[in-house]
Amino acid sequence: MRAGKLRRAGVRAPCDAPGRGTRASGILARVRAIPPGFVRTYGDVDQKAPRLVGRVLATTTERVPWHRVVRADGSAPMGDEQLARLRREGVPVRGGRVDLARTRLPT
DNA sequence: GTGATGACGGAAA
DNA sequence: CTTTCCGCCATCA
Repeated sequence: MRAGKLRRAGVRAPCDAPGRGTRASGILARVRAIPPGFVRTYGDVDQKAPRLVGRVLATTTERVPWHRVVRADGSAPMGDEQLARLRREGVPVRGGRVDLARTRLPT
C-alpha cells in the first residue's frame, strides 16, 4: 500500500501445491496451526517474506483461517470483515486493532 | 533476461 | 502521531 503506484494485473498462486518444498506450503501449515481465539502476524508466519504470506493467503484455495493473520500493529488487512470473524472467536479488538499483547501466538 | 507489484515489516524523518 | 523509503520472496509483463 505504501508503494502502490501503477498496478499490473496477474498475481496467481505462488505455489500452493503441496509437496513442493517451498515457503508457501510452510506458510499455509503455520496459518492452519493458529488456534481459534489467537492470531499471528505476517512477520511471525514468515519472518523472511511477510509479503509472500499475504500473496499466498490471497491466492490459495486451501481452507485456512486467514482471518487470524493480522499486521504487526494488529490492524486487519481485510478490514471489518476480518475483525468481525476474530471477534466472533473471542479475540479482543480495540479501535480496529487486535490486542496482540494477549492474542499473539509465540514464535 | 530486467523491472514492478503485493492481504508486510521496520527504521528514519 | 503520520509519512517515506528500503528490503524480503515469488510471480507476471
